[in-house]
Amino acid sequence: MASPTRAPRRVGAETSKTRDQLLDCVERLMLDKGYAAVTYRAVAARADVTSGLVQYYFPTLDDLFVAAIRRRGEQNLARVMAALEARADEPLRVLWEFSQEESIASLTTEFLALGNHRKSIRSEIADNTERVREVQLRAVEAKYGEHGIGDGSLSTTAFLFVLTGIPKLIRLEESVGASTAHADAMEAFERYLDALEPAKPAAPTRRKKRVR
Amino acid sequence: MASPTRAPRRVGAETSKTRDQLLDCVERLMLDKGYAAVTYRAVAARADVTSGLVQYYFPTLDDLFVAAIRRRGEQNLARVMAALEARADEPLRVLWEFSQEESIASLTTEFLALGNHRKSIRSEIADNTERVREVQLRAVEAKYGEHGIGDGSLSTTAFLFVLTGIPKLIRLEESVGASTAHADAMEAFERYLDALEPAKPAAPTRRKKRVR
DNA sequence: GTCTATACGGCGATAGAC
DNA sequence: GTCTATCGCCGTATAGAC
Repeated sequence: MASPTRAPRRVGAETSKTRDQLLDCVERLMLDKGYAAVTYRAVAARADVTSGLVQYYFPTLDDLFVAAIRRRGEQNLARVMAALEARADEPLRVLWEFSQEESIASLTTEFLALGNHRKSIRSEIADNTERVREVQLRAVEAKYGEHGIGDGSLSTTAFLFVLTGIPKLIRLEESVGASTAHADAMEAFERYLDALEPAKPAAPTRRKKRVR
Repeated sequence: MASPTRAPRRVGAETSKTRDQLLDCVERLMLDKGYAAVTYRAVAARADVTSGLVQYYFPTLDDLFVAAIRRRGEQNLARVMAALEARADEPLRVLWEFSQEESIASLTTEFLALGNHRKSIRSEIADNTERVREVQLRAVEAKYGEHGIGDGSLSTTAFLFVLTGIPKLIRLEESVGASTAHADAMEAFERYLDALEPAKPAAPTRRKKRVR
């Protein structure tokens, strides 16, 4: 039998160039003014089309947000995979830097907040989060093996959670005006990374001061 | 000259019992369905009053949210100060447990997301964040002194940021459906805390309320 | 000081016209 | 494939009743 509540609704093709441009406008709107500013009318105004056209491609706002999350998520996944491959000798540093990138962190935070109470968006974010986590884990284990990082007090999984989570947390608080402890925390992590992944891989000097 | 556009607007007294009950409804609504569900009409329906009355006490939604944040913030500050005083020998454990409390973490997260793009709400959250941070810092330094915690790789400020931030981050991700790494991270921190602040001997700790 | 009634424009969403 | 008309809910403002 057919789905009972699903009414046939005409929707624009996913390959449409217009559709892609609309998603660009959505991202710009979110970065500029937050997800609350993303309305059909606002997107339409920025793209210089009618709001009806936006709704033609994205029947509900949830559809719009899910599409934006998916596009950006796949894009980020590809980028982080490429970076991890290009700098396979320092995966931690790659992930640390990646987690701090302005646009990525901001959009991630924005999507996180958005999914907080938009049920239909949760699974999309969760899927993406888990997928990224797996890629990160594989790259790090390729270098550090199963025995873990540092003194072994943290599992690799937990370590990655903290490593990528701290910048997210900092950005979240920054967006709200708090700043205490941020510089301290960043600096401490950088020192820790210096110890784990020295700047120059060609010089395996053990004279580097160890910060446990 | 007088303010040009500001007309005198009548607002309900802050001592009103009705006002306090409305804020209770706001908190319950936020916990149940998120801040997006907080509308004049929804609050009014839950409190069984007219939406106009809600507006009488809180002329704009921002006023409503700011009032809710302030009330809850002062309440939490008082509670954490009391707990830190009662268990001055284990401030880290107190803060760790406090950061995990369901209602506190959820509301904090909700307010954080709310302030993300509600300008008028930011300073309220930032103020509260900094105030709590200072209380935490004082309590921890009272026990651990200026030299810091553990091996000294993290400043006390940075350590507290991570200690209280990780539970927040976990809850944020949980609310979105992700769960990888959470148990690992929690367990690792608990073990670390065990080392820093060993569980009390079998002294009759009658003050601690057993949950479940 | 408390509270109600009413009105306005913007919003998401739907159905259907070009 | 594109766009309009329309609906009901929203925040907000105001005037006035108790």
